[in-house]
Amino acid sequence: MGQAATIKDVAQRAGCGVATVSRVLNSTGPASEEMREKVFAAVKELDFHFSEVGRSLQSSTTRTIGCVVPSIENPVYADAVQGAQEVFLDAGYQMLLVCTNYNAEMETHAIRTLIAKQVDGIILTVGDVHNSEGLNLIRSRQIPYSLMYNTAPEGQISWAVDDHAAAARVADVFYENNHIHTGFLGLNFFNSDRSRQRFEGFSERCAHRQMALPALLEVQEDGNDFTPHLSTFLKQHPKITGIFASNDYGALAAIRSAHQLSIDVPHDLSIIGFDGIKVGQMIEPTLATIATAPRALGAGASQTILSMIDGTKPPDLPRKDQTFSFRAGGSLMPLSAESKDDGKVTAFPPSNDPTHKKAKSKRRDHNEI
Amino acid sequence: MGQAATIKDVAQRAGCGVATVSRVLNSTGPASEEMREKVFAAVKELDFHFSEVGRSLQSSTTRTIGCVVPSIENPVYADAVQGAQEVFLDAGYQMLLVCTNYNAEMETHAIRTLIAKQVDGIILTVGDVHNSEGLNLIRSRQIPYSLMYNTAPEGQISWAVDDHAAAARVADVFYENNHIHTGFLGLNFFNSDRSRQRFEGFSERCAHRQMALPALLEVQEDGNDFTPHLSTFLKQHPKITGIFASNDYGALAAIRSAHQLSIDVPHDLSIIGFDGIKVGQMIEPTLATIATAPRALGAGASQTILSMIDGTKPPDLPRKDQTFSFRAGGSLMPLSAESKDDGKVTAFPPSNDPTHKKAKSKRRDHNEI
DNA sequence: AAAGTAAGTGGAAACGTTTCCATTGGGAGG
DNA sequence: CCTCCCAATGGAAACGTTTCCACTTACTTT
Repeated sequence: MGQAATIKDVAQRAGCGVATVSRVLNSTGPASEEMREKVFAAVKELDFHFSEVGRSLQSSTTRTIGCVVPSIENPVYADAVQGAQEVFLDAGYQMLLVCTNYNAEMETHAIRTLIAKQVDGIILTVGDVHNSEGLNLIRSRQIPYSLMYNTAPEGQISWAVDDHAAAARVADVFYENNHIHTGFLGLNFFNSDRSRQRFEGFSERCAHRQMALPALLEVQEDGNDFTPHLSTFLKQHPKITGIFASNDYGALAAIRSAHQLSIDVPHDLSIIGFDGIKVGQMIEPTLATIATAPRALGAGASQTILSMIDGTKPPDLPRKDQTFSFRAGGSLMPLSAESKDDGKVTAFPPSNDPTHKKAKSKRRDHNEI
Repeated sequence: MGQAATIKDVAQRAGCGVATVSRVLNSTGPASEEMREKVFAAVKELDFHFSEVGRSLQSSTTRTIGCVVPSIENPVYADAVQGAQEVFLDAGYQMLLVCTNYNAEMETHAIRTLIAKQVDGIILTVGDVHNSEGLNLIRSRQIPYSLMYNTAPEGQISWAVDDHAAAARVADVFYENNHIHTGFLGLNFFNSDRSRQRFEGFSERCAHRQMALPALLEVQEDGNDFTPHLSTFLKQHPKITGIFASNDYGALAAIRSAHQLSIDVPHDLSIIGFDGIKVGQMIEPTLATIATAPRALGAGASQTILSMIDGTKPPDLPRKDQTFSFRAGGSLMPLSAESKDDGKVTAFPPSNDPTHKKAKSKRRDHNEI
């Protein structure tokens, strides 16, 4: 058994032409019972399996879908990818996965290669939906595609969360809890239009509510040495009592950093995340966040692509206001009234919460670090 | 621009044969400067790119690697996959990803399809390394492969954690902290040889230490309604003071469930996980766990495969005892001495720890739920 | 000046399929 | 008995590459 058997080997062994083998194995076209048996016997003996490469060349279809996301270290994308993958697998497609690490160049290159490999469709989250070379390539080639998590302009299909509205909702929540001075923690701010959209929606609603405009803390890394940044940021903006993180991962990092800085969450600082990853509900305090449905988005995007391929009716996109919901959590606490009216926060806010247990909690305008 | 241009179109436009175009574009073989220019001009005008399918058929190489893992919802695999993917991408390979959901049938089917697609190599984590149909297929076809996270038998390359030794280490840690009666939380116990290996290593060391044999709580699901199981389990085994979870995800779920059952971690129950996922360090209490290096494993496995493909010297596998380390964390607390010696745990262990703050914490042999 | 060599080029085979088309043979209907 | 039709079959083209080989042409070498 050196090389894998080809259809020719089967034909030879069964004593017929390759055309007959093809017909028998694909049940396309007639064949005598006798011939069928001989073919099947030969297949079994040789352990023959079709070469998908040969098939692809002939049919110009690969039963392969491309998937381009920034990173699957973020559980949101991991879940979306897995959701998509399951749908594709069920439909007999496999998935080429590329993680771009928020790098535009890699994004373009990956998409170019996917096209060269003749994928039947592409599902992707790009860095900037208005300025993506790869996306243009896809569109000009008329390859079925669906965006994921990118709020798309007119005429482009996208399974996305309404970032703008969701972020506005966060502003509302802060407002209702008397947090007037807020900060926005933007992860990969310059490489992610989601991050920017969320900042925009948040800022606008803050303005509309007559709250202070949110201060922006922009972070590139995955928050390894994130603590000093947070420390500096909070010193520069001592009035801040609430932080909106552009994703849950950042929110968790912020909670941890706050902890290291002896800032108590939620008592000294409230934090709201975005995405609704599972672990957010497993930790203490639980994470207040915008809950989304990554698996469903991924699955929806794949179904859209499948329907484009076989021409069936695509699934309806979800209603924009149903793409997210606010999920309460222990990381958010109402600010006591007296510190609200004048917009000032006392240096040591009185702890009237019985669940607040850390005596050592200090306000951050202390000069630790 | 209906169909994509082929090498023939380029040849025609440049006024030469396809062979010349191929030579020019691949810089293989001679060509006059004049011809070269004409070819490049044609390529630009037609926006020509090679079809990888045609190439693959001819070269019987696809520049594609298969990757089969149980699930990327578990950050360990997500990280490993991403680490692998980066290495492959750098080397000019793309990666077909399949998640099997711990399903043996899917595993086999996926591998079969990958082989049919003629991937140049496969990187995989199988459910049972001693009994994997897919793995046998791969080996009989002599396709370059590397296992990941599976402790492999003789002669099979695997980038894995030494589950057995690591689990033994956990037993030691429990022993050193006076936890004699322990439980093992096995996730996907029947579909994951990792889970079983860890149980085995743990049990053996417990026996060797003259500790009680660990009670086994086996869970299939991802811990959605995991709380009742834990409740029942702890009632059945009231002496248990420490639980070893087969992975961090399960450990987090256990902490959460314990919390819901008003069992305080670590005061009433110590928990140790396995894997060392990031969020384990972000939560409070931090998770005591066996730390592993998923990215490094993934990257190593890919490098092994690449070296098999191009015949270079493969990277050394890590020394077995360096594949893991115990990471202390707040979820583990020494058991007070008096409850240790007779092997009995008092119903209400005295709280002499000043950091223990929950007055409402009750021992589980109360009949809540 | 004859012969040998090297560069430049294109035709065609090969990779593994599917599918169109032509060929066979047998049975039914006239 | 002759046609006609249909089932069964195989040959060959096509899909897009790469590469072997053969063929020019022009230039060196004796």
